[in-house]
Amino acid sequence: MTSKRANLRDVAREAGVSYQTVSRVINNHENVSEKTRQIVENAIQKLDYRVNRAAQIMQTGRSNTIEVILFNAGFNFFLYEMARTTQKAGYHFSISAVPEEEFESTLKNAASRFIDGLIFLADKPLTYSYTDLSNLCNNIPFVLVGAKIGLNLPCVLYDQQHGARLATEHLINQGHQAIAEISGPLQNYDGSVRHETWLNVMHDHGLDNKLSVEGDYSIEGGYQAMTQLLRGGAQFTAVFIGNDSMAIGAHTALREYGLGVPDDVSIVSFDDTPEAAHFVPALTTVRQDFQLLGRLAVEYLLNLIQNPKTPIHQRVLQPELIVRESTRPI
Amino acid sequence: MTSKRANLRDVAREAGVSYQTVSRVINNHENVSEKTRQIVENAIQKLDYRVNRAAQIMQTGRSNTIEVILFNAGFNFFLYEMARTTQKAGYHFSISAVPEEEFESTLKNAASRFIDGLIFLADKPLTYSYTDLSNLCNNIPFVLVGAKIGLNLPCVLYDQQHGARLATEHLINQGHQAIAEISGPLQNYDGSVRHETWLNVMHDHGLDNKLSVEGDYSIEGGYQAMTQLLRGGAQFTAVFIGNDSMAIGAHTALREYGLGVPDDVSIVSFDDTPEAAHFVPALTTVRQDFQLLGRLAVEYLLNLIQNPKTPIHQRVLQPELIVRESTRPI
DNA sequence: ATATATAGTGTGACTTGTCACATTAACGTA
DNA sequence: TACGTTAATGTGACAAGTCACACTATATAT
Repeated sequence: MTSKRANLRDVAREAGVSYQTVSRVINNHENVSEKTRQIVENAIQKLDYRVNRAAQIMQTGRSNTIEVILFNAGFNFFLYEMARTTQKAGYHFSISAVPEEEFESTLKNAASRFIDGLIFLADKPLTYSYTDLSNLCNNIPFVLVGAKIGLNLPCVLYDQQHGARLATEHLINQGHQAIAEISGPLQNYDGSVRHETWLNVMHDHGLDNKLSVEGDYSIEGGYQAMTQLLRGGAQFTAVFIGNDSMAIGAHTALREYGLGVPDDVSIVSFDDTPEAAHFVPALTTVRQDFQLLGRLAVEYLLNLIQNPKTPIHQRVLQPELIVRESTRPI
Repeated sequence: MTSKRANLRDVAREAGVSYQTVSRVINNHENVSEKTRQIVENAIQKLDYRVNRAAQIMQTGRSNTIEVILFNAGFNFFLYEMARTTQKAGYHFSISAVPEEEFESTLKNAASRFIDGLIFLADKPLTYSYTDLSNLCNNIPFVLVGAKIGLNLPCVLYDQQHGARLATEHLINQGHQAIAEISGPLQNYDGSVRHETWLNVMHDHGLDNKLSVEGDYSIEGGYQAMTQLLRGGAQFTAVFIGNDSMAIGAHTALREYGLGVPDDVSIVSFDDTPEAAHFVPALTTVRQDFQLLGRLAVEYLLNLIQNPKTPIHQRVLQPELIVRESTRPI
């Protein structure tokens, strides 16, 4: 039914030139006369020719594809921006949603899938060194999103320490002393840094209550964590919360205990998701622009691919504290 | 530095068999003696051999890849589940985030990229017939997510009419008569169906106020739309809102006008996002399980790929109304 | 003993581009 | 006129698999 697709040779025959010339036209090579180029392009049109990507990849060893490796659903908000940025640059975008145990084999196979670059949206701190990771993925360039500062790995991230300091000091400046914490998963890059920073800042101000519960960044997790704090009879006037989702869940728990925000308890969190400003009360939160982060990750990766001399570095963005209604002076 | 990758022939040489036998082992063919299979597998291990996907694709004409075509960022919550489902089935997952004007060319090129199946997360109603679409993408199977019921296209979707009816009748049953609407984009599948249904149900109950503003499914859009309604001096006791995000934005606008939900105005919306239950007031909303929808889309597509005789059908899911605190009897 | 089936294995052709190099044409200059 | 130079084009080899088919053994049936 569908007549066979035309290939390079068919186009060449149609145009009365050699297949190499057609190849040159396709790849916008110089050294093709304008006249010939026209003829070839007409033939391409006529035969509705399209390059066979598999053959192209096989020959060049490049597929112009970058791949994002995901471990869970938490990073969805990155993807659209990343995909779009990638495609604007003429690359293809693919996703590998892998459970942790398949991480290494996914990397090892990347080369045979002709992936030109990798982005890791890993929430857990990777324990690999740069050379280990490079070896694992056969020297395909990669960029981490949201890694720990100071690792010798190419990555883009927000300075979590700065953000956590802003948030904690904001509470302290408002006179709060009994400041509890609902942390993100302490396994996570972000979660642990925020937690450590909270501890340190508190300590620096002579506050060492260390009242902390570990959450999982979900709404439900925030609800559970806050419930646990309240059940334990903990006394606090403010809570430092790992992200907006948990703040929303925690708020529900507080309400159930008859406590108002910010009247009885101030809360500060992270992310500034679109809901944060419209929540009641509007959340005081540390803003991070994930769209931007995704775009920067892709751009950095493309640089690494196209110019291997690009230095390995960390692109660190500074988050800002958005003060709204969920915090107030004691 | 990096010694050349081993290929089929290298493995064959190492194992002392023909390359065809190695190919059989790779593809889990029957008719390979257990002994030979062992020998070959050892050789594969030893040489760290991995199939060259480009060569494989070129030869078979299949890449075991499905591609999701996105038009905007609104569908992010689908992606993880889709990617995971795809990969569990042994397929690769790629994303094309294309502006509308590139839609057709993306489809046309799908075949030369050896895409085995396509999923359209199109929000706008596609005006193509089944044969048109099939032709556009060279008979690659495809599945739409969220199309209009009644179209002769393969798709998975929630019955928006049912959902909109539930929501509208819920308000009416509670005694509301002056029910305004903040619709989704009327260009959209979902937006228009919900809007039409709202009109119809209202009409069926002898209520024909037709007080409606079109929104864009964003929080900000909901805020704007509600502000517009209130500025216009419209009188209503309830609002039928196109999705939860707009409901959240609309709520802010109501507050600014000193109106409480549900005391002064009841609102009902769609989606039941994770925030909905924790919002204050908790949102009455029409629940749709997008994870499930994504999974079903992939499964259906894989069926179409693997068994071309799979009949074209529409998989229609029924949403349910979750009654919470944002609505109450008048 | 011969024919037939079948499990296991091997061979040649083919897929469709691109690379490196070879060739030709066109032009200016010694 | 002969030569070098450059632009434009062509040729052969190659990338790494899979398909269809051919070939061996061995086992079973006649």
